[in-house]
Amino acid sequence: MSKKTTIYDIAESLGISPATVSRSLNDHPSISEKTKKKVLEAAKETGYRINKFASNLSLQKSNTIGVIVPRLNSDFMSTVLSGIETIANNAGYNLVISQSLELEEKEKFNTKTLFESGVDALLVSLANETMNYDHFSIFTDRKIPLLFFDRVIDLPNCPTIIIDNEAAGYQATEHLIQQGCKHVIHVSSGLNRSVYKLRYAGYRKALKDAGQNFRERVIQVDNFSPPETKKVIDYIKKSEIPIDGIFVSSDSLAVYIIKELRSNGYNVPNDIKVVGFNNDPVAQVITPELSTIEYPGYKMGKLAGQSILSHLNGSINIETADQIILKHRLIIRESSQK
Amino acid sequence: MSKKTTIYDIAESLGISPATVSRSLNDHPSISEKTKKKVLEAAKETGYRINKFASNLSLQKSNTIGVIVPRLNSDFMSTVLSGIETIANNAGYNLVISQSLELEEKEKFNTKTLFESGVDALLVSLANETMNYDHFSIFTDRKIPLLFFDRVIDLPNCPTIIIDNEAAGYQATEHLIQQGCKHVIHVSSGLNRSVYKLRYAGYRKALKDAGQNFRERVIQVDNFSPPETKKVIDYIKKSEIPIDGIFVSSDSLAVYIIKELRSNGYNVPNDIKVVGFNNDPVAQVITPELSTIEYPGYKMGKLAGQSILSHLNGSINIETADQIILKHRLIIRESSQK
DNA sequence: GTAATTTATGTAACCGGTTGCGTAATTGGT
DNA sequence: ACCAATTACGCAACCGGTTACATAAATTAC
Repeated sequence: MSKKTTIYDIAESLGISPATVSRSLNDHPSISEKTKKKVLEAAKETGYRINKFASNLSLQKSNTIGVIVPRLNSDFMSTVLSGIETIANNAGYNLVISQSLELEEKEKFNTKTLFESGVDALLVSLANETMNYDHFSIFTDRKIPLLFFDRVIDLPNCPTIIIDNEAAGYQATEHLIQQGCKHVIHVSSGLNRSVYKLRYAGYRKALKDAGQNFRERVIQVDNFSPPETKKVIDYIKKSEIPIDGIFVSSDSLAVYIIKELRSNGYNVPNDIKVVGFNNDPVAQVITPELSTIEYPGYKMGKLAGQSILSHLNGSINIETADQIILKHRLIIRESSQK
Repeated sequence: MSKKTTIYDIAESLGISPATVSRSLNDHPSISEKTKKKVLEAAKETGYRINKFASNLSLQKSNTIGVIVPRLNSDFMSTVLSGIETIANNAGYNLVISQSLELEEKEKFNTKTLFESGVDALLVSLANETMNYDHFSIFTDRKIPLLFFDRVIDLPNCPTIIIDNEAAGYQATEHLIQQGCKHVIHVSSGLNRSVYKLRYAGYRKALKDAGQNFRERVIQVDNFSPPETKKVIDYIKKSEIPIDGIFVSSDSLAVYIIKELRSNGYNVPNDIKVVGFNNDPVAQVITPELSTIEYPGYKMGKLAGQSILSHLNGSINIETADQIILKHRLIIRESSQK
């Protein structure tokens, strides 16, 4: 395999034209079986490999799908990505994945980079920081399929895949109230993204329906990493009214909170009950096991992949913007049971 | 932005040649500042965007790095990927990520796909199943940089990034013995990959050095998912000699084992001490906290990215195969303390 | 046996940048 | 004012497939 062979090399060695070689390799109907066979053999012998650069240029498509996520290393997101990859891979598409790290600037940069690199479609879960969505217009203007999942925004002709976050927030809170909690607080990251805003809305609605709306209290953390736990614990310790329930918008933070509560002498669930979000694997291995909202990440990824593929195949009219809402489920475990 | 503008459009509108436009856009030294300015302005006004397909074809490079990992959705791997992405993104490279799902066939397929799509370099962490490595020759034959990390194989001119798995296995086992364990078993996935083989070797060596080599026993699990826990628990229950120490090659499995042990009435660490591997976040939130080997995944990812970039930039001679060994560290927590 | 079809292949333009080489234009030296 | 050295830019080939259209060859029709 010293130097690469091209369709021109094959054409010359077989005494036919490059066009015929190209058509043979693509199984074009107007080429005789005999010729196709000859070409295929020659291709195999010479170790011919298609030059995608040339093919992409000619066809103006790359068989590549771009993905922008806030971060790769979260249980939920890597599970979603795994689902997307599975679908894309089976369909022969490559996946270009990049992280925004929750920064609007980086999301903009990645959007532009992926556009220029010629992805056939883009899947996005928005950064927390992002307030302006103009950077996506290079995709929407040119009718390049653009889909949002989890952290979504409603743009014309862009499908979204979500769960009913408000209902989930409502159920989590309602459950805590039903378990006897009188002062449930909510721990969330910034409320810029609709996922968090809606969970918060659900939380408030549940309190209101229970006649506790004056007790609404949300603790905003910068992110779901361990150091943020302190803010929550401090609030609880200083609170004049005794906090007896916490609805956390993330399992990973919820488990740190539980751990910290316990080492501060609180009994979970007897003193304080906790419900998380996502149903990360960790929820089942900590003590006490964490009640949470099941969020079907793998399924979301597969659906995102399938949805975008059907747009690319034209089997769905690109103008038909659709919204897919996946089922969530409250999972009651030890951390919230009286 | 109706139709896309090309360098030909700009050339025509400015009355200059496409070559000059191209050179201006690339800040070529032999173009006057005046002309460059004109071109840049025209480019901005018309919303010109480079066509990477054409550029790639001409330059025979894609500014893209391929990655093949066993699976995306593991704490460790997604952390490594996060590190790779950070480096690649900062250097203006795209990352095409695919999963082998531990299958040799899929790894072969992905290798071929990534080759054909023209990645400038390939980073691989091998599938458990892979026994034959010929599929990588399309890369090595053409001197396309190929690097292995974590699950590596020694191929000519391919850098590898690893930790000293044998030493880590030794230390984990030695620690258990020092804590008084008399019958330490090892839980590992298939021993095909060197990471696992070496940890096992370290385990055996530690036993041998302690004069316990006749007690060596490894439990092989198919993967590190919860259902595999049963095999381990069953073994321990049925064992005639009382097992009092477990060295597990994965934190995620170790925590399930601990959980299952506890619900079977064993006290960890008093009855059985456990050491895991990786230092996943979960290790710090379970009860008891899990002793483990710290495996610097993010750093490994960054180094993999940097190493491959320096190969691409030619700052390292491609012929100089190198091996980077990262520092690991035994972290002693509750699960292994007497 | 000749015209009308059908089938198989070739021609050449196109996708949109990149770059070696040649040349015109500008600057400099004396 | 004349020749040399720079500097700035254009020409044209090239990267390697793809495909509309034209054409030659093989079949079928009558």
